[in-house]
Amino acid sequence: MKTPMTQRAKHLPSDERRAEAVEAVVELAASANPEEITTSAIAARMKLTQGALFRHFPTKDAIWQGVMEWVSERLLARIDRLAGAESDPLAALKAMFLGHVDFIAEHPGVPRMMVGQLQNTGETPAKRMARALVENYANRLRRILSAARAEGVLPPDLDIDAAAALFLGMIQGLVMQHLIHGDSARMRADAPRVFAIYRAGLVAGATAVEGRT
Amino acid sequence: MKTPMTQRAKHLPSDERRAEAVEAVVELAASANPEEITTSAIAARMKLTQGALFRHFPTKDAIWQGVMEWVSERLLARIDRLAGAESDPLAALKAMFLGHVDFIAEHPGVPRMMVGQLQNTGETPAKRMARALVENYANRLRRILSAARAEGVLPPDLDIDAAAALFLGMIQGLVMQHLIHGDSARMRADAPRVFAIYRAGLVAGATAVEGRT
DNA sequence: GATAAAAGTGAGTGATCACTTCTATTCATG
DNA sequence: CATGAATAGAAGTGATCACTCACTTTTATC
Repeated sequence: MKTPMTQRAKHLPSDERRAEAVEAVVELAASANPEEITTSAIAARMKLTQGALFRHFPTKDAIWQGVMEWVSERLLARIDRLAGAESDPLAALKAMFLGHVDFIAEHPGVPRMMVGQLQNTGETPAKRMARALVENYANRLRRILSAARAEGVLPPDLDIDAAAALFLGMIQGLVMQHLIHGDSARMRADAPRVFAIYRAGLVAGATAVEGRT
Repeated sequence: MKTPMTQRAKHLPSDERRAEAVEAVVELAASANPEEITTSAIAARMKLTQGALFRHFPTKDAIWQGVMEWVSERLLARIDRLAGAESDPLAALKAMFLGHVDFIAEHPGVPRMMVGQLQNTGETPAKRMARALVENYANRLRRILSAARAEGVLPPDLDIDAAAALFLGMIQGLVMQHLIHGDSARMRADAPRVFAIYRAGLVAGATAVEGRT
């Protein structure tokens, strides 16, 4: 009678193992503080020993860098696809926003990891990657907002940078609520309501309100 | 000639040492990832040995709890004072917002610590404290927003919860920009511009915009 | 099917962490 | 000014971390 030994892991090419590791991290971050995601935990989820992990990544930060690339590619591809499908710029913004919220609901670890990276003090490649994602995202927002202003859909005095910052803030605000309540259905439900106020602020224009207060 | 030995720390009552420790953490968080703030680092900044720290706190999380109380008291007191000084609800909101941004500019470690606590998985007293702060803050926002709606300053169909969430999101968005650029002067400058869009969104009302898009 | 490269194992390594313990110093109180 | 309690210092402790290494197993290639 053989003892049911823990099976030895199958040999896989390094590319595939790296992809596995990145996905393991994304999944782990859904329920764990990113700082607590140890190389042992990653390896365990991959059903690998910890040492084997370092055959495919030179350092732990290289894993994080891979994760940030994963997030970047997926998120930007999604919002580009959604925004591209809309002709009206405001509809494109809304589609981007709701798509982003969906992405977070599908991968709840993502904002946690992003914040975790941005919090880091050193200048690691992973942090650079995270910052680049935010920059790329903001550029896309500014492009759409500028186009909308040029089309006359948004008022000529609209503060593009402030509008882009507020868009990102909306996401952050929903993420924080999500962190506190842990309810992604609620986040999805809140998203359109928050966006409605944002859109109203965009179309109203600054001068229209200055006189009011 | 005496060697300049490191001076022995003065004996202080536990209350004062605890206050010192909390302030040391707040200062350290201004330039360090909260996860990297070790008890040794705290003690070093207090010019104390690490062991001495545990004479005044039973555990490290107790220190964090003290820090979160410090933040709670200071921040809520400030926004209450600022909001109370305004008769117009919209002016009160703006004063709260700019006061909050000032608070963050004065204590850049605060949002980092808050996020760090909310990221934690376990149910520590410090995390409860952080969550309580957010709840209290949101309650104050809802109260002011409701009052404004009742006064007719804001439209009757305004979504109070969404407006409160967006307010918190504005702060988060500025914090993220601050994390990325590390420029608190810029954050202070951006704050009123972002708030202008927010205010426009509030006063416009939902129905006024539905038809536009 | 021999062989070498690639991938996995398992047992380390040193560094660092929160926390403890024992001793030394300070300080308030009589 | 003696004394005891409070506080600080110094040197631990065990746990955990990222990372290494010698060795074994698998896999691709001729």
